Amino acid sequence: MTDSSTGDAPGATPALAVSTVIFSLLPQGETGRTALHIPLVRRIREPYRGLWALPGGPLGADEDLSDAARRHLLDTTALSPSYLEQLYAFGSRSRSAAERVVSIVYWALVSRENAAAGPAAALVQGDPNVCWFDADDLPALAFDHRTIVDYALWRLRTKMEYSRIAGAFVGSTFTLSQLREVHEAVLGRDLDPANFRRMVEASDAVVPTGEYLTGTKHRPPRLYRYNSPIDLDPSPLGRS
Amino acid sequence: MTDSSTGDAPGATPALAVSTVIFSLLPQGETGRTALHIPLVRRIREPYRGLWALPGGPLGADEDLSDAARRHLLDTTALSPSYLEQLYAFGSRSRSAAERVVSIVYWALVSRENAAAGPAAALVQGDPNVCWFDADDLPALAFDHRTIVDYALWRLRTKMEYSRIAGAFVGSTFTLSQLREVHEAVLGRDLDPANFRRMVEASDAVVPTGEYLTGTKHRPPRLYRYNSPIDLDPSPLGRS
DNA sequence: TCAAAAGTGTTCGTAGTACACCCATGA
DNA sequence: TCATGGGTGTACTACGAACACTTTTGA
Repeated sequence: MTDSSTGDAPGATPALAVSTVIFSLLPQGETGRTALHIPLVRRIREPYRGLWALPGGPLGADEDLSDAARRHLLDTTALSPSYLEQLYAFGSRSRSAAERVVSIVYWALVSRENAAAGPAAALVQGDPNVCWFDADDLPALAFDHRTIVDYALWRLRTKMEYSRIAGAFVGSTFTLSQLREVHEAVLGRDLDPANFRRMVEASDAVVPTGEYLTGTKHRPPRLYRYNSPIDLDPSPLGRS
Repeated sequence: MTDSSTGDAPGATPALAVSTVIFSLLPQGETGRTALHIPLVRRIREPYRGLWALPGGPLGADEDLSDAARRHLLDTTALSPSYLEQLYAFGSRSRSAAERVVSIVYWALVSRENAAAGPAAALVQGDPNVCWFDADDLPALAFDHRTIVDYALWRLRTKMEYSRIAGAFVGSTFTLSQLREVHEAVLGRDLDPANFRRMVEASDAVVPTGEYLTGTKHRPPRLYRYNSPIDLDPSPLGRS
């Protein structure tokens, strides 16, 4: 997986790898509340054999960076991301005692719809070396992956406050309560429903579909959709 | 410099380079107003021979990423940065028609003090292949370096609004007018002196030294200093 | 009729903006 | 004394937080 040990000539250019921090909202084991989860893979080789690590691997010679991230994501979770963004390039000499590896790390969001409906659960449960963990209750990680995950978490929570990435977790239509629950699960605190509604409506990011969600045991809430698709690859190239 | 063409085996791991977008405030040629400037180096090899490019080069086998950026900065400008931050890793296959290169790009700020006092001006004027350009009036650049510079500019201007990086451009003590002029030069618009003063004082980032700047032909302004040094390397590792 | 969530209205404190005005110095 | 920037005061606006209140459904 990431940071695999292959031969290295002295003075050679450092090896290049791409890893991804994948986020999805899943019901927490004990409380049942939805919480942020991250899939990790168990290392089957030294160093750090037996420890959990981020999914990733070497960059293909004819592969764009984000494509490599997408490929590892598909291999690990059998899912396509609703959002994918570069996080940081980690290249300190001290991050691995073995071979020198520069890891370009991405972070990805996977929607509830995909995570629930797709073959991900089966695939993951069938493979004892892949497992989803509560982002706030992680096991010991290999290399500097704990630092990386913490940084990705900080980035996700920070960006949630000013961008529309929450939409990457919900389906094509959704109620404002569902959207608010996404924010609450990610930020880890409750939000005022009234103020959240006004904040979202004022942003003009969302429009009512005219439909209502039925089957609840209370007043049926309006369904909304985003008025423009979320930018799937917010790289600097698509900026100006 | 960056993206140099060395041999590549088919299917080999892509080459790794480190480049830096270096910013400094220098008086503009015509108007004399201080404006953002960037040093560029002229390519002496194909591809893009004769065009201007960002300073950079391959990553040393035993060198941290930021150290490589610092080294290229020193080679190009003979200066040490007052601020250095990773910008983005550019690795698209299409960015160079020749060899596949992944460039990890940093952006750096060089203070007025250093830029004026140091041997930079002489060094740069002595070498016809290194030149400072107005950031808003750049020549044609090699590779995707124009995209990279535009992104770095966007990042600098965005970060200027909520962080203390302006301090990287001024000396150890400074007047609030000097600090405001830094903001104005970077953002490209005038700011209200009264409101700027209150904004800075409210942030508690700055404390008066008790000294005054004399020699002006008006009321002598107070001198300030930052109450804590600017974080020189704001990498994710120093976050939590 | 009651519980529960949807949805609306109102108030308050803070932060940014515009701009009037006084202060201290050199010329 | 005047010009010039240093520095203070004040009113207006926008926006988020807190919270009371009405509405609409299922049970």
